[in-house]
Parts: sequence; structure tokens; C-alpha cells
Amino acid sequence: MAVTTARERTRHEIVRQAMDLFQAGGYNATSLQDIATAAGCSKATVLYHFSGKPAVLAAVLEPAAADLARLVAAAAELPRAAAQELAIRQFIDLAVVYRGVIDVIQDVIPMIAEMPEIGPLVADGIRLTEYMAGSEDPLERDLAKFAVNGLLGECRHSDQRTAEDLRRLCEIALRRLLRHG
Amino acid sequence: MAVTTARERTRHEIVRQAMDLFQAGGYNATSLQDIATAAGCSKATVLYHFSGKPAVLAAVLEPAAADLARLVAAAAELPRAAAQELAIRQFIDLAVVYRGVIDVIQDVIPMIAEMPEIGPLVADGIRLTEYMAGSEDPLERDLAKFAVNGLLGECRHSDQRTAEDLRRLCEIALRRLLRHG
DNA sequence: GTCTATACGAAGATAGAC
DNA sequence: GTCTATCTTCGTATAGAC
Repeated sequence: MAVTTARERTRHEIVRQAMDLFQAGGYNATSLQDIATAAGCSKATVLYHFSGKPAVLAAVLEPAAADLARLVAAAAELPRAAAQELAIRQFIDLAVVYRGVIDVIQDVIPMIAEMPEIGPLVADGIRLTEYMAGSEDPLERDLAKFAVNGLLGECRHSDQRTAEDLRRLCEIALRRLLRHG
Repeated sequence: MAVTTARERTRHEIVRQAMDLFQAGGYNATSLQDIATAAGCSKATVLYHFSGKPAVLAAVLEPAAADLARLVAAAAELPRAAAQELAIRQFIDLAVVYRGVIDVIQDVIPMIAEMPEIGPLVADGIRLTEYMAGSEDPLERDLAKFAVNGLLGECRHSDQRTAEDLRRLCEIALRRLLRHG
């Protein structure tokens, strides 16, 4: 698919500009008009390519969502202890790589229930916390969710922290919080 | 002050209804019209009593903000180890008592920078994490923030968990994350 | 002082011309 | 496929009734 249609070019440019705007100013503070202006088209054009603002968000999150889905699928093939090991290690990798995207997600958590477009991402996220817990004990599961919430918070304004600092902090926090069972 | 003026009654009713609506549907999803209708007055009346929607939020958060300010002031009087002890124990108490309010705060974190009305609350929250860290080591401070972020997340949809479960989870998580130094 | 009525600009979204 | 024009609802502002 080296052929790039006009449709694909416009779509891609909208997603690219939306990503930058979401990261710089947050999802809610970015209007469709802002995105349209940055992409060099009209608001109506954005809404021709995407069914609404949430659909633009879903397109921005898509690469991270795909990697997360791959991780969850891989963990499903493993025995519990190995799945926990994989989930923890890979989750930190994903968090570091996609920390800008996670910063965007923060903005949006309160409205997740009203955005079916990113439902699969959320479902995979929950499944990941279950693998990270490494147990069906409700307390361990809550601690895993606690860990993920803490990590999400650390990705806020993630441009003010180096990738190495973030990785080190995540490793220590997850080691302290999890696998005490 | 047993005398309740009409002014105070209207104001109080607006705050009470706003609290319920914010908790049920979130701050962003609740319009001034919703609040006015629930309180049995017009949108303009809400804006007569409060300078804008953020001011309504500040009034809703005020009791929690006052208790947090008292806690921070008390911690400031103590030596570091005692302040850490107090901060951790009391923070859990506040989180359990005000878990509904914390649920509301979640909705609003992304826009905190543009809401000077709740600036003092935020400043006290940051100071509290410093006491909870019990050290000026940047890593311990980040872990304390990590702990607070995790706890905020656990207060989401807090009506689906008993106060005892929440308290137990918080105590375990904070014990694991903090005072390892 | 307390409140209603009305109006404004910007938001997300839709309809229809080109 | 992209545009302009339009709709509704939001937060906000103000003029004036009682």
C-alpha cells in the first residue's frame, strides 16, 4: 500500500495535528475548529472523515491500543506466573514508549463511559491489570489497579521527566506494590 | 448564626444539588442549567450567587479543602517522622470520608491549571504528598505522588466499594509504597 | 438585594451546494 | 471530498422587574 490517496493524506494529517494539540493542551481544551485549522481544512471536513471528536481521539490512540491488544493476547497464552511477569515488564515498556499518549488518556478518563470508540482499549487495560495482579484475590487485583492508576498519574506532563527516570520509578513502584502474594 | 437568610438557603441548595449532580454524572457533564433546574431556580440565579461554574465547584469542594488545610497546618508543626506518620494516617481518613468528593475531583484534574478557584486545595495536596514522602529524596517524593494518584483512582465510582474495603486497600498500598527509606 | 429574561460567542454536529 | 450555512446547547454577561 505505497499508494497514498488524497483521502488517506487528509485523514492522516488530521490525526497528526490532533495528536499534537491533544498532547499540548489536552483533549477537552482542543476544539474541532483547532484541529481543522491546524490540518488546513474546515471543521466539516474533519467530521466527514471522523464521526465525531471521540472518533478523532480513537484514531490518535490507535497505535497504543494495538500494542496493548497484542500484549494482552500474548499474556493469554501463558501460565499465570509467566503472564504476570510479562504483563508487568511489558506494561512499563509501553508506558515509557507511549507516555505522551497516556498523558492524553488522562484527560479523557472521566468521560470513558460515554465514548464507545475507545471501549476496546479500556477493556484491554482492565484485562492487563488482571494479569499484573497474578492472582484472583480481589485485594491483589485492586492493588494492580492502584498501581496502574499511580502510573497513569506519573505520565501527566511526562515531557518534564526523562524516559529513564520514569522507567526507574515505575519499576520500583510496581515491585513494591505487586507480587507480595 | 442560627438565622438562615434566603440568600444562604438558596446558596446552600445550589451547592447541595451541584454536589449530587457532579458525583452522579461528573463535573463536565453537568451544565449550569442542570444545577439550576435541580435547585429550583434559573441559570442566572446560580450565576448571581457564584461567579461561574468553577466557583460552584469550589463551594462543593470547600469542606474537604478546609479539612485538608487543617491537616497540612498540623503536619507543619511536627518533626519530619511524626509529620509523615500523621500525614499518611490522616490522609487515609480524609480519603474515606470524602471519597465522593475525591471522585468529583478526578473529573477536574486535567483543567486544574485553568481554575484558580481551587488552587489552594491543589497546593495543600502537593504539600501533603511532601509530608507523606517523609524525605526530600526525589524518588520518595515521586512515590508519594504515585501513592496519591493510585488512591485517587480507587475513589472513582467509590459508591461501589465499602468504606472498610477502601480503608484496608489504602493502608496496604501506602504501607507497601512508602517508608521503605 | 434577589431573581428572571434575554442575548452573545463558541462548542459539537448536520444539511445541502458545489 | 470539501465547503458554507445552520442548529442546538453550552458557559457567561447584562438589563431590569420585584
